[in-house]
Amino acid sequence: MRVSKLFMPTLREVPSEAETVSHQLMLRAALIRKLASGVYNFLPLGLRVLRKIEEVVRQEMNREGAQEILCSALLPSELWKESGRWEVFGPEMFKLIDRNDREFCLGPTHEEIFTDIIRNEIKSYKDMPLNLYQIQTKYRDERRPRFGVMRSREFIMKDAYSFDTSWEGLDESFNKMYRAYNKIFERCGLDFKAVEADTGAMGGTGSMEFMVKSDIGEAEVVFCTSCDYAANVEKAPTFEAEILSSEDMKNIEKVETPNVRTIEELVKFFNTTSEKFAKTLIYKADDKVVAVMVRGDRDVNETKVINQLKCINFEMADAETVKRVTGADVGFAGPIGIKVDELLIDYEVKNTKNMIVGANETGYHIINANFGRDFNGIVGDFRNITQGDRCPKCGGSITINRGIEVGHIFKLGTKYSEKMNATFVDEKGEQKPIIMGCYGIGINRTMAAIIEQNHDEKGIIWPISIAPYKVIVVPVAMKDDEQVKVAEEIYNKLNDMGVETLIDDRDERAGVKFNDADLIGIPIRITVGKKIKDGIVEFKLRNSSEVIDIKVEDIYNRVLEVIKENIK
RNA sequence: CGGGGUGUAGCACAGGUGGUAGUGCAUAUGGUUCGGGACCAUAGGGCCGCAGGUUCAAGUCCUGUCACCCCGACCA
Repeated sequence: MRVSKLFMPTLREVPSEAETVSHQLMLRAALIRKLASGVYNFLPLGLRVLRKIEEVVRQEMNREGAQEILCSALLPSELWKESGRWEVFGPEMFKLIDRNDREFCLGPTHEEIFTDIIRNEIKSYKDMPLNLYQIQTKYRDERRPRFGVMRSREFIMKDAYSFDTSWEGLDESFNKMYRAYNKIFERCGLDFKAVEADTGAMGGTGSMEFMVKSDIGEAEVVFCTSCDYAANVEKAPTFEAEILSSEDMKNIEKVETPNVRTIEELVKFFNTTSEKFAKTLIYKADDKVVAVMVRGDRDVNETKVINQLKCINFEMADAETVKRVTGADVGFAGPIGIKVDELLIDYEVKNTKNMIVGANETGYHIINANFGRDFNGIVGDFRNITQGDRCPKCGGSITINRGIEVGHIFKLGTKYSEKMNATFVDEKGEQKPIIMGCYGIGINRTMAAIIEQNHDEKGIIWPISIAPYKVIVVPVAMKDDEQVKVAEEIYNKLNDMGVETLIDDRDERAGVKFNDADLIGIPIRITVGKKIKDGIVEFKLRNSSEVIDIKVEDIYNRVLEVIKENIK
């Protein structure tokens, strides 16, 4: 492709709408343009990269025996009502109505559809195992689209679904996908880690997320510094520690604390540390109101609470509800005399003596409150693991980093097959539910993650495996006939060899061409300049500052070598 | 959905106390340049997000509304 003809409107300045590096560079390098919040168009270079990533995914999925199909993105409501998720997804689903008043949605995911396909066609254990996948556009009306393509409302996802006759078979299908995912993200040049994850509303028995380490990641991941344990903080358990203080229970006492509400204010007011406090947070869980107690310096782990309550809807209670159950303004909730359906108490609160809690009376707190004597409830692990906690696996010390979730693999089990009656007949002639797994990769997000991890101040540094073009030939002076002639020769020959190559034949100054080449991140640059008189051109890799003089005739092997080294 | 912020030329932004809109980059033309985003000259380009209101007069003040961004909440 000739750069003079390429639709590549690069931007010199950083668009003000973009905050993160990948978002800025995707805009600047003319990969994408925004249409609406969380909705993007892909320009030629962006599309090429997207297709490259898809191709890597496709190859590795096929290698593990998965078969590609393509479902519609426009889905009738019936299947969703059957599984119960028409309501569960709620406002996150783009719903629409056809001219005959029938309800549809734009697919946010496809468990129901794949289950439906299978139940209509598969009747016997002989038809399994089976793994079907698609690479297709998904729609989710996110509450808050973020960081460009990182969290958008329309995005491309590879979703695969496995169907097995036994739990052992599911394990095998799952392991195949685990293997495929590792290869895929390796080939994409990502520094990533597979971590244990919560199964969430999807249900099921096990799941792993593939996390790319990045400060802009929306997930927090726990890593053990001494063993291989890694998990989403949502998932990572904390354990009941020994009694934290041996002091005796003191007498309970009500203390006036006018306008002192937050833990910070309380710490100042009582002149103590936040470990001495227990905060009581009020939530609405489906039709119940529940309170959760954790130590003042801890965060409630909502996933753990949801799993305990087995509820679907879960949110912080509004001020009015708080008033109703506590009888006080927000900021004075406590366990004693609170009118909630459930009171959940974290281990640490149970094991700390003489805590300071809200009095359920505006302007008052209670000191020397003790579990068992003064209040009771369901005790368990309801807080986030934090720095200073021990590794759940080996007891070593942990670190917590942010990560971008680029892939997620799930053992679904029979959740959907039972609800939707997807069964098969086994060897003994018995009817059984099909055992399922599901496996997703966010293609657009993977693209953004690659840029987050592969860039410098000049622009993107694409790994060769997914670069939109592998080589860019830059004739320095378009007025120099010899430079142009040789550049054209190199360009034509490389393309004939099957190497995707650009030639920057624009009548621009060298600086402009170099800067654009760096911005769009082409891995190999061949500069044809003055030294062409001696049959020499320059060979430069985007990820290195080294410029090598090389004879024209040696270029071709050199390019092939570099490509071979970088693509397994 | 709560909190904060921004809407002025393709992009980035400036426009005290109201007086009919500007800068840089980009674009077009001519010239000089030509190996890391050149310089000079000239030119084009604006429902100042939208709708009301106050006023002789609104980019500027008031009200409403929409869009976008950020934090939080939320999210297979």
